[in-house]
Parts: sequence; structure tokens; C-alpha cells
Amino acid sequence: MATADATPYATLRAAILSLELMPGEKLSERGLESMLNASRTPIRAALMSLANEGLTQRAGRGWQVTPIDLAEVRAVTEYREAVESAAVVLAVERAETEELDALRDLAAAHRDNDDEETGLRDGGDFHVALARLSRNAFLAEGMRDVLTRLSRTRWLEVRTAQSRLQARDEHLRMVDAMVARDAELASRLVVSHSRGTRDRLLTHLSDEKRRLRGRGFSIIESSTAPPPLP
Amino acid sequence: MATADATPYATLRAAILSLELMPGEKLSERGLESMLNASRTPIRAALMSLANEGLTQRAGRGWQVTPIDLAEVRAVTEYREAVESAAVVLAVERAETEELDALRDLAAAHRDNDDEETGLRDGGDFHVALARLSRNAFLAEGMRDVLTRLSRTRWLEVRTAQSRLQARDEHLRMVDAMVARDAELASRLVVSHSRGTRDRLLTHLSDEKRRLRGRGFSIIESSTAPPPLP
DNA sequence: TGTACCCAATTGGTATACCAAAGGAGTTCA
DNA sequence: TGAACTCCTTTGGTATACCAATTGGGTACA
Repeated sequence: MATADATPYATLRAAILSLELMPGEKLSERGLESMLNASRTPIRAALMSLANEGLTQRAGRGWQVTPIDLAEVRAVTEYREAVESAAVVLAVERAETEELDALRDLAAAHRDNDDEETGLRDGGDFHVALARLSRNAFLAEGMRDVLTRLSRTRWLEVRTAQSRLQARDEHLRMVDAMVARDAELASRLVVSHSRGTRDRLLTHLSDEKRRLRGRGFSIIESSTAPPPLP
Repeated sequence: MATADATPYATLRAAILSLELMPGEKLSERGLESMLNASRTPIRAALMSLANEGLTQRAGRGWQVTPIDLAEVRAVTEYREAVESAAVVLAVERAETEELDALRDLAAAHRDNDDEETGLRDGGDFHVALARLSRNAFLAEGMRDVLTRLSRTRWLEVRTAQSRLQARDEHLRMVDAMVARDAELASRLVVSHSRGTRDRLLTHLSDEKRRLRGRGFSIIESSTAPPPLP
């Protein structure tokens, strides 16, 4: 890769999200210089930004691509339920009808794109667009963060034509509830969609763990031990 | 200041939180070199980290201390309600009784410290400690972020002995509800506490806006206009 | 053969030099 | 008098040089 003149941040991010750089892989700033055709200063900036998105992290003194962590998938989903259900309740209060129409178009657009990549992007686009209708930048940003952290595992998810159609259906049902201004139903749909995604991700990851590790992926399950008392 | 050998990040952060650097103030990387006794590389890193906490932001090509934004206080509070009420519900499920006892001690500690500074720190400590009992790093981190973004305005808040006692009372009531494993009550208490804080902050900021601006503070009210349709 | 020590290469942390672009002040012309 | 242009200063963006610390390998010794 080393795309001609994309920013180091964008190039590195794309390489991580596409799994071209494997989860858990060690990164050295000097090693990335040649890969990204840039010097260490912008590379350090990119690594720090990506660390804030959870895509890279420190490993001792150095850096690594954040491993895939089953416990993190669970925790992110809990966080997502809090953020997205709050967002949809506010969106029901605040979104204009035309905005909900546009959101429905976004959900329905899955019809034509059956390939995996656009299906992935569209799915994320829908949830971020929904969260933005809350008119709350923090909820929208939280949702973006959630999708970023789940996106590498979504590449691994089984995305059959049927599962894509089911996601599209659930999205459309959410929009219907929002148009009906039924905040309680919309919130329930959001939560159950989120849990369905989590369960599909976790079962698939557990099933494929051995194979993926064989390909060099670092798949861990971090401790959920109680934090030390103050 | 220019404390001897604290990191540029810590020194700059303290200067912003203490309002020694005023909200809205323009920062230049080279200007900070002498103030922080460091070179531009670590200073840039500090500015980027602080931007992720919402304490600095880009202003054109340069940097500034993030102005105090009434709309942001409202939005952060909405986000806080989502995060903290989810956290308290999970904490009711997951926290050991000894952990709740320790939390109560934290809340009760306000009794002795009547001065403003420790009152502030303790208040934040309590809410972060509560959120950590959810065993969810994202909820705890979200709560930390909320308190950071509100902390400069809390310096400005009227913190009479009476208001501190009221906060302490509300905190203790939360712990009682958690000990009783009454998630629904605990959640209600968290939300109403959050709204009370918001209202006190906003009324105080509105009242004092003129005076604070006279002291050079940048206090704005950013637009809440709907985002552009996709 | 195994262990311990030492040297060298690699790494991140920091300082600094150089560049291009943006901003401001001063001057000039209408 | 006002507007516009030019030049210079200042700024962030980037590349690079230097340093200290860590790590890994290779060798020597028991």
C-alpha cells in the first residue's frame, strides 16, 4: 500500500481497520517511516490519535495494534446501549420528519449493495446518522467511537446476504418507531439490535478464535476483575 | 508556575483547569516553550492530548484554550445522564458490599474538608469511583471525561458550605439506594443530581457572564442547529 | 552445556533546523 | 482618507540529529 499522498493517519488507520496490520502486531515508529513515507513526527501524531480511538495502544515503551479483546466487545456493547438508547430517545423528540425520511433512505439503501464492504460502511453510517439526530455531539461521538472499536471484528463477522437483510429490517423498524414518535419502542429496538450484534460477534469470534490466532491475530480476553479499592 | 520537572502535559493541564490560562486564550507552541521549559515536540503531544479531553482545541491553524460554552454544558449533562445512570445500574448489580462501604466513606469525607478545592476534587472522585463500580471501563472513562469538561465551570460555581452539604447528602442517598440494590431509585437520584448541577452551573454562568467576560474569559453559546442532511 | 556478562544495535523521547503559509503592519496609490 | 498591495514576521508542519534506555545476541567462563 503506502498510498501516494494520503496522510499518515489515514493510511495507518485504513491498514489497521482492513486487518492488513494484524491485531496485536508490534509497531515501531521508525519502521512505519518507510511504510508511510513520512517522518516520525507526523507518525507519532497518528499513533496518538489512533490510540484515542482504541486502534493502537502502548506496549511497554513501544506501540502495537490493539488486540481484539472479547471482554472489550462486551464492555463496548454496554456502553453502546447507554449511548444509543439515550440518543434515539432524544432524536425522537428533536428530529424533523424530513431527517427521519433521510434516515430511512439510508437504512433502505442496503437493498442494492450486497457486497460486504459497502454493507459495513452503510451499517455504520446509519447508526452515526441516527445518533446525530439527537443533536448531541457527545452522544454522536460516542457512537462513532463504538463503531470504530467494533469495526475490525465486524470484518470477521459472518455477513451473509440474510444477516444483512435482517440488519436492514431492524434498522427500518427503528425508523418506523421514530417516525411514530414512540421513544420507548425505538429504545427497545436499539438495545436488542445492539445485543444481537454483540452475540453474533462473540459467538463467531469464539468459534474462529483458533483459526484466527493461527493467522497471527492476537485475540485476548482481558480481565474484568474489580478495580482496586481507593 | 513553570513547575520544575512536571511533564508539559500535567503543567499545562493544571494551568487550564485552574483558569490561570483563560478560556478562549490563544496558545502558540513556541510561546509555551518558555512557559513549560520544554521543546515543541512534547508540547505538541500535550496539546493533542488536552484536545482529546476538550481542554484545548484548534483555532484556525493554531490552538486555544477551549472557551466555556453554555451549549456544551447542556450537551455534556445529557451525555452524563446516559453514562452515569447506566453505570449506577450496573454497579448495583456488580459492586461488592465492601466497595459500596468504601464509596460511602468517600461521600462522607466531605464532612471535614470544607474548603473549596478539596471539595471539588472529592466530588469528582466520588462520581468516578461510582462509575468504576460498573466494572465497565468505557462508562468510567466517559464519566471522567464529563467531569473534566465541567471542572472549569465548577470553579466558578457558587460553592457555599450549604451547597457542599447538599451534594454530600445527595451522594450519600445514592449510596444508600445502591446498598439497598434499588437500581431504579439510584438511577433517578443520579439523574436528578446531574440536572441540579447543570442548572446551578448554567444560572451562575448566565448571571456572571458579563463580569467573567470582563476578566477576559471567553464564554460562548455554540449553535445547536441541526446537522446538514446526508 | 549452561549461565552470566557485556557490547552493540534498535527504540522511543527530545531538541532543533528548515519550510511554507498565514497574518499584520506599513506604505503607496487612487 | 481609504483601500489595496507588498514585505516581513510569526506560526504550525515536517524532517532530522542526538540522547538515554532497553533489549537481544554473542561470547567467554564455570
